[in-house]
Order: sequence, then structure tokens, then C-alpha cells
Amino acid sequence: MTSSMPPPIVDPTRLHDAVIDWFGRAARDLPWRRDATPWAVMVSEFMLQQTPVARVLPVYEAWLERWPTPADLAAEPAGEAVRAWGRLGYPRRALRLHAAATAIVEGHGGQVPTSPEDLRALPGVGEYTAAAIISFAHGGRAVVMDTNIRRVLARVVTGVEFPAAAVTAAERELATSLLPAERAHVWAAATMELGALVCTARSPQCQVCPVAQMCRWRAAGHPAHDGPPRRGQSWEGTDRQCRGRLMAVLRDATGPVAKAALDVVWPDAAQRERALDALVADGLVEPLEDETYALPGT
DNA sequence: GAGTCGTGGTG
DNA sequence: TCACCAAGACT
Repeated sequence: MTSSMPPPIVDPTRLHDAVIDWFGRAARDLPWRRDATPWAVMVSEFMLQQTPVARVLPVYEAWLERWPTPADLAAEPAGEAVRAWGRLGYPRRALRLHAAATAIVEGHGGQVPTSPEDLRALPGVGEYTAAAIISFAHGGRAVVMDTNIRRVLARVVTGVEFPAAAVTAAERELATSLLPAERAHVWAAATMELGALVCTARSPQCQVCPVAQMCRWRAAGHPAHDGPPRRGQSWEGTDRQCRGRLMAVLRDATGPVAKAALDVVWPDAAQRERALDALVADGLVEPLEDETYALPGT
């Protein structure tokens, strides 16, 4: 696969050293770094998918205390995972994490897999999460591309404000070419941290950036994003909002709830029924007898 | 490849 | 205020 991208202008070694050195001073003391067992890393990565660190922290702590191993989680009904997920959002992630724990117990002796293939076969583990687990849990060498790293590379190396909506081949080639032979996992964590703390989406702190001197976007005068506007996520009146309301009722209940309790949280009956059916199809809700509903297995 | 899937903080 | 954004995965 040939790339249409010009070769990187920055010197990879300088880039690595600057970012990793900065990371040594500025890295946050996060619980999944302090106790980076494979299961802890895996749980954190599921929770951090599209969810800010600050909101993950309390749920993460409670989760690992209750379920210190994959087997502990797999031993309980999926609904308990959904309930403990709380208001993190995208509750299917809780379902997938539970299913992944079950698969780990049944197929991997209770140990989080180490190979990309085995990791990707787990529900909820995509390209990013597999690479993250390999890097942060096993100290392996993998191309990690999350929203932070993609933005940092787009700016520093490519010279544009934002990466494309979806990962491109050129981007993957660039990230691969920059993957250091040694301490690749530190490079991944450091680049991600730089994107999270300094090279942020809204208001980048170039004044304190360790690679400002070699940043192509900065050198070009911070040109604004050129391309189609990134589609905002609508919310009011959507199925997602409706689903959220229904799930909140079931989470906050101690057992099965009557359908009437669900009806009152969404006025549009047709949309409500459609959303409820979808939740059942997704496995997030279990219909029981006498027109009652519950989280699966509870 | 574009759509869908939650929730809440913030510039 | 409100559109944007947050360690994506899946169809």
C-alpha cells in the first residue's frame, strides 16, 4: 500500500524523546496505570471508550473491587454488569465486557489473552482496544490509535488540525512508521496523554507543549480544519435518549418493573415500544411474565 | 462506509 | 447558551 502522504518532516527520535520525557513528568496517576494488571487495563479500556476519564474513575474503582478477576464478573448475571455500569453511557459496553469475561474464562483459562487475534475475537474489543491491552497490560509493541494519538500525529507530523473521521491507510502507515523499536508502549501512553492534556481538541496548550518546536501545524500558523464539518450528534427526541430513559428506570429498580413504570418516562408510545423492543433485541432488557421487564438475569 | 449507540462537562 | 467532545465497536 503506497501512501500519498509526504514523508514526515519531524525526526522520529527527537519526537519520541520529547514526548516520553514530558510524560515522565506530567503523567497522571491513574488507577489503571498504578495497578496495570491485564484485567484492570481491559476494564478501563472498555469504560474509556467514548467516555471521559473523570467520569470513569469512580465506576472503575467500584467495579474492580467487586470483580477483581474476569471469573468474578462472569459468575454473575449480565444484568449486574449493566447495573454497575451506572450512567457511563453506551450500556452495551457493559454487556460486551461481561461476555468478554465469560469468553476469557471459558476459552483462555481466566487469563486475558495476549495475542491480537485472541483479543480481537472478544466481544467489544476492536482495533484500538486490542492494541491498548497489548501495550498497557502486556508491555507489548502495537500501533495504538485513539482519538488523542490521531490528533497529535495529525497536528505535529501532518500539519492539520484534525484527523479524518475514520482511520485512513495513510494514517496507519504513519503511526506504524513512528512506532519505536523499544518502549513502544511508553510511546503510546505518552502520545495519548499529550493529546488528552495538552494537544486537546478545543484549546491546545501549545505554550507548554514539549513538541511545539517541531509541530508542523503550529509552524503553519494553526490553519483551521479544512474539510466537511464533523457531524454533531443530535439528542433531543432521539431513540438514544428514549433508550437512556428506559435503562435508567431498570437500573434504579431493585428488581423487575411493571411496563407502566417504563411508559411514564417517554410520551411517544410508538417510539417507546420500538426502543424497548430494540433494547430487548440487544440483550440489555429481559421481558418477563405479567408485562414486567428487568435487566438480563436479574 | 455511514449510522447508531448514552451521558454529561465545557469552551 | 449550545454545539462539540470524550482511551470506539459494530453493523
